[in-house]
Amino acid sequence: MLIMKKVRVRFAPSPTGPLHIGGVRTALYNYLFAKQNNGDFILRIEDTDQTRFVPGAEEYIIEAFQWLGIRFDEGVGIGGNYGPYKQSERKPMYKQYADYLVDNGWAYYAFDTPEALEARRKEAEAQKKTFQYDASTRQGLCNSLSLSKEEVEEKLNSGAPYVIRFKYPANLDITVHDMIRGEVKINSNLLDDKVLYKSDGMPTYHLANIVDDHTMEISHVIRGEEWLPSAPLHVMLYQAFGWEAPRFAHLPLLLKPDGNGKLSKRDGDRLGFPVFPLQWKDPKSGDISSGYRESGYLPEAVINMLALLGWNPGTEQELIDLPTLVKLFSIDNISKSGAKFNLEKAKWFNHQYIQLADEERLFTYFDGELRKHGVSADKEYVLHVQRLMKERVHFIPEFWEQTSYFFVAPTEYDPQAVKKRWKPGTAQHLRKMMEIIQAVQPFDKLKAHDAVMDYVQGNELNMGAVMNSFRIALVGAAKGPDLFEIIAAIGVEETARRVSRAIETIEP
RNA sequence: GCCGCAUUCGUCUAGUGGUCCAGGACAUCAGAUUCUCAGUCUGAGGAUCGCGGGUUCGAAUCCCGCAUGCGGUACCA
Repeated sequence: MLIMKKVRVRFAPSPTGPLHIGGVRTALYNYLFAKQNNGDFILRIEDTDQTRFVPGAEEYIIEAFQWLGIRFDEGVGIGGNYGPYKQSERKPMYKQYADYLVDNGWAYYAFDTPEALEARRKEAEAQKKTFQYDASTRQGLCNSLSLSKEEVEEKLNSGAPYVIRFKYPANLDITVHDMIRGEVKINSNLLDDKVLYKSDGMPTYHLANIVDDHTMEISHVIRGEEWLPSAPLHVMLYQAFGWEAPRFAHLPLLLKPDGNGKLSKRDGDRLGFPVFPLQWKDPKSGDISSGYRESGYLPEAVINMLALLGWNPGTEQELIDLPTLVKLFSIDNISKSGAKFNLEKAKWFNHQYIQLADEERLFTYFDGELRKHGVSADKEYVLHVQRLMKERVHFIPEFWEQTSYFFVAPTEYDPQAVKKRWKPGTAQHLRKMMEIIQAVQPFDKLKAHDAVMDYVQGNELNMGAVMNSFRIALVGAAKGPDLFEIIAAIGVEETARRVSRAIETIEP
């Protein structure tokens, strides 16, 4: 009988800044895989590089997933039986594992100074070669393999700084089994003896990662493709420890929309779309990078869009909510090549989800936008405008941008529209139309419409010209829903005021 | 440079040897709705499947080579 290990996956970001959407997608895939298999989804913070720590980054990560509705079962901020979940807090436990590797011939102490190594690299570069710390060069460097036992003892006892490096066996073919890419093979002679343990007493990513994944009983490692080149090291490490390795899946990268290359921090503001889930203010420079939340995206739209960037359900369905994604997700359907982020498609997704959202939720967003602009209005009225206008809204801020004239009179009139639609005689027609509309008692949008039509036809006027100039008076531009809907909403009195004001402003 | 991964409409993708002179979505264009804009609906154009060799009766699908792109090559993750 096959006994399946419980599925446990982790998302393990480094708190070096805001979480980028590529990272969000990686987390999402981990989450979907975990939930589909009734597994655990863990948040681990990989902060072994103390020099790159950025204050606020950890809090940012937690808040981002809260906004997205992706919940962790265990980890930083939640707790669990495998803690602590922050590598800096696990510092004391790594040394013994590094020592184990040294004691068993899988690793060695190296005393080379950064300057000495830099010199070797430069030297090799001058000869158009690449310096590699490996089986062919170890003996010529300063380490416990080249030095005598006594010399090593003495250095260690005198407190000389040292690192611990992995000792690759020479000429060994290492195979990584990847769930997305199949078998990836590489020969150990091409690999560098990676530092596992730094001179500051912290493990590097490689050691900490393997130790933590093992002790946290991680069953599957789903991470970005940038880790594929170091996967052979990880495979070797599991072997060295005699541990069963988790299954690996290396995800394709998210590419920038123009040209090629990995999507980076700067692309967002350069190309006009967010690269981060939440807005981020750099604590040092004070620079602000935009976020999906602040730009008016709905979290479920972001999730849907991200899920489909590199994966598909195998059917033609595109609108898929989180619970359904959990059901449909499969690693087999993850693509192998990088995907370019597409702003237009993201916009389309957001529009779809705004149409799908229920009235109360949209009201919360709408009301929030109104407040931002110093407007407070009766809820029933706001809901009325919402029903009238929501299908035109792609992003939350448009709840104000597209509807402001329902709440405040226009103060400016789009010059292009005026030029095209405001002719000599327009003012006269508008006054006449206003009289006709006011004569409809009580006001009724259909009756008003018919009355205006009669006037227009009776005087052989151009419907388009008359209606559009009227629209300019009410809206300030050539846009918006049915004119009589607008009149019904803002009221006949306000309509009259706006008509007078337009005439005064445009024809002083 | 070296190593690894990838390569189907502008973009995201379907496709696992014949039903594919390649299907869907976004975008584009046209028509319809209309006082305007948006939305919606209908339709159209758009990929000789990176290139070159094989294997096979038959290849987008399998194999080899090349090209291009990306990733890695740190006491960063």
